[in-house]
Amino acid sequence: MGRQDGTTRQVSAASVDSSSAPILHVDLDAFFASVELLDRPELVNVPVVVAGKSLRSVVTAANYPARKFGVRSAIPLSQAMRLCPHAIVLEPHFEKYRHYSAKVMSIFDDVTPIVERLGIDEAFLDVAGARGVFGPPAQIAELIRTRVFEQTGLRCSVGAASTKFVAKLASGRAKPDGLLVVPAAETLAFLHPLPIGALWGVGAATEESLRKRGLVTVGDIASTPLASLKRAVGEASGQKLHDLANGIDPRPVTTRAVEKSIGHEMTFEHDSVDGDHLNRELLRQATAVGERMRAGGWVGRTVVLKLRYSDFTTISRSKTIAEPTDLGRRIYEEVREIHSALGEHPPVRLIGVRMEQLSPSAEHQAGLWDADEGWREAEDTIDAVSARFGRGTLGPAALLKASAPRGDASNAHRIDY
DNA sequence: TCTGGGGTCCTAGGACCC
DNA sequence: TCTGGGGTCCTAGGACCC
Repeated sequence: MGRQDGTTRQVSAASVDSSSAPILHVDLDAFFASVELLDRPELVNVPVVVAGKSLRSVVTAANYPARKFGVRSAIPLSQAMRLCPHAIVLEPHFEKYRHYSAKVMSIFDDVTPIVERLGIDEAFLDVAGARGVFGPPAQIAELIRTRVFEQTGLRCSVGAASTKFVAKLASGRAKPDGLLVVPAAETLAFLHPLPIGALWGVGAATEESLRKRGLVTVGDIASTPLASLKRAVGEASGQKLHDLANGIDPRPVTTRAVEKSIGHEMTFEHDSVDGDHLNRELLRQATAVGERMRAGGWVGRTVVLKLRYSDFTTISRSKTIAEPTDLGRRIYEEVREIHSALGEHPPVRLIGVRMEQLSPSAEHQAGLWDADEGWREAEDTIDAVSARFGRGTLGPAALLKASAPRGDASNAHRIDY
């Protein structure tokens, strides 16, 4: 049907036997932009770009009219405006996106318990066990697409295949607003003509290195000996690429991946060499990280400082501490020490704090806290502080006030300061 | 008006242990 | 005494994804 561009993309649920394609990949179309347009229907046919206010921001999302001008996610806003000077720029509203995301994900949960979220606007569904109730996978896919639109006003695309990887490629091919079924027997015929960049894990760098070896299509990779592939891209990636190119992807749809790290980072409007300024930003981020860790019930052992200098070179310095912590104060002390050990350095464009080697905290095991509070508290801190004092301008006392936890006296030990 | 912010995974070298 | 080899942890950097 291809409601947005008039081409035929949708595969009729009746015309293809989808019984061998029980893994669905559902992807919301131009998600952030589409959510914004729910409130601005008059802009639906106008190029719209979602991006932050900063001069240094990049495109977070672009609707299809904007994409016709070559505007894509992740390109600098300045470049987007050169490509499409009359585009309307809207600021992102992440709270709203999370709200719609939750709504959509709950539609998935009604269909099958085996749902694997991928970021905010995508998910894999294993519907093998659902066919008794809802019919074959293609019919389930159409049911989902209908429900998502009726309950949210958003369009999504679905790929159905026998593996996660192929399902994801298929949803990409089905966009916008379509369904593509790739029965198991057609997997290789579907895969092999695709460019190598389509493979999961092949980005610009790997693509270039493989192209130099004369490899252009997925089929080329499939027929390359495993050993020479490994020599080209490394042991693990070589094996993975070879498998994917041959349609092999045994990864099951899993309901929940455990977090491995929690961090925040920020790019300054103007590069900074001011030590106090950098320290205040480190304190703000360390505090937010600590809040998220406590709310999620984690303690962490490795503190990472990330810096990007004005020439865009990026370094990281880490330290593993003996006693795992979830306290912003403690994280701040460590990251400050790491920073001062660096000595003099070029002006800083980006600064970030991350905690790694997470393990469940004792309090978490006692079952004290609500995991969903984490993001809200961290964002409250950043929003409140930024609103009152301006980004990166607060001192420790102001931060203490802004980040004091809500709640009762039993939470008193959570206060960092 | 060059390049966000949230992450994961892999590699490679050195320390250290057996 | 010119020199092994496996395993694990730590650190730094980079590719990649949404």
